[in-house]
Amino acid sequence: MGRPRLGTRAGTPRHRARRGEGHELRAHILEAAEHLLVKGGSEEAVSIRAVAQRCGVTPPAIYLHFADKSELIFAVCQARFAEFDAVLEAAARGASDPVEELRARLRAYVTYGLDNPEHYRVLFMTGPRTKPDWVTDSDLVGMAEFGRLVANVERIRAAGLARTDDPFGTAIALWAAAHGITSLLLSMPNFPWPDVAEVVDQVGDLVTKGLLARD
Amino acid sequence: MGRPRLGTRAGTPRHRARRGEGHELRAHILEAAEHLLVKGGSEEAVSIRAVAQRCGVTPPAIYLHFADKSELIFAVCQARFAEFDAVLEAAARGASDPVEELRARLRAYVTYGLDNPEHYRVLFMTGPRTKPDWVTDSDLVGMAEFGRLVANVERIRAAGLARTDDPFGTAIALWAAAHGITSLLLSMPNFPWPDVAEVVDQVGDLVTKGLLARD
DNA sequence: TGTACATCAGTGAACGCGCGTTCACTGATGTAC
DNA sequence: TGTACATCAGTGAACGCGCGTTCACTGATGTAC
Repeated sequence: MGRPRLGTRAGTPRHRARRGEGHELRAHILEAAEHLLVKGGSEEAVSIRAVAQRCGVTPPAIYLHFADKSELIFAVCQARFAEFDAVLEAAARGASDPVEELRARLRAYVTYGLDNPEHYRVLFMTGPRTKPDWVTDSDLVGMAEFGRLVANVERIRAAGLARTDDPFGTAIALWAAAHGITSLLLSMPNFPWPDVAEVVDQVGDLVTKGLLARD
Repeated sequence: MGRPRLGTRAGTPRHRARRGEGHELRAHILEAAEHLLVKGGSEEAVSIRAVAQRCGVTPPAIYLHFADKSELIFAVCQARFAEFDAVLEAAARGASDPVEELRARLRAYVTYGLDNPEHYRVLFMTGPRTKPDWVTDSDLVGMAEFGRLVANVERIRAAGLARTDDPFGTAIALWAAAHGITSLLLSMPNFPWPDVAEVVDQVGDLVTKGLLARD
């Protein structure tokens, strides 16, 4: 009953891993960090000590699998990026034409952000995070998904629906809109928002019209 | 030489305030908190102890002027909101027609954010911050400025330039675009951005075209 | 089949740190009589 | 004009906390001979 004494590991008894099975703990650590991130809602809520406790292990054991805290946090994010990418692709696949695809992408983007606010925050709303040297933002930023967005814009142009001479720049503007509404909804919960779906559609309308407009 | 010992107040000698002059320290505290926020780049960098040290005062003295830390942070933000509002209004006043006014507002918005990244972060990118009970997001969010944006949209409609039956919703979408590009530029410094001014213009083009489009 | 040994996956205790906040106090300043 | 006193603007020391990280170690597991 009550939380265990400080420095104690959690109740869940953990059997020491066999020789080649150290990676089981690694997976367990990631899972624990993930949980704390979601529950705590911020990178700061994930502490080495808390992660260790959830794993039923002492803090130094973490360092057998991650060089330091930032490497751990980053590993969690990387897993999430893959998921984010997959979710958006799944949504896009259901669309019948490239414009509809773009709107599906937008809706899925916002939905994902609102459903996973803490992850979205870590992925897109924290600063130039202290992160392992061996990684650049290009890996981090979900470039894969961004590339698909650019391709989507190009398809719309190819279909003769939009006059844009710069799909890359246009994709940035579309991303800005999607990110903008997502992050505002997350950061400003007390703003007198109308219905969320309606707000998202309105953003979608504005940028879609802008994209399709023949000047 | 070197930083003073822990718990010591800074070198700057401070004369105890006279009877009615306690508010001088209050102002000094705000100034110090402001400085730390800018230098540290995040709310967490502003600690009671650091503020006290910068003021040449002991930590408990802070509590003579602010009930707790969140009240201090909030007071800093409030001052900034006023400034933000003023800057955007100044930019808007120079415009010749309502569409140009909208674009001026957008440009000024992004510029302010990029020039004051830490403030922008605190104002618009942090979560439902622990803040004093006596304040709602409506005060915090720069509602004054948002109201002017709605009015701007209404002027555009009144001029017969845009068909929108919901200026409030449209203003939200415009805000999302402005916020989106601003915060992405701040959060993702390593993304291969093209020229910043160009990016901002592209966002401006997209939403303006969307707003003015006759379907 | 038995045994010495290297290795792996951890432990336990401690390091030094900064944090927000509280508490009992002090000493200068102004005020009432 | 003098003096007792309330008040104001602080001080100094401590509270208990959680943090990331390091260090010397242990004990089970597998392997070579």
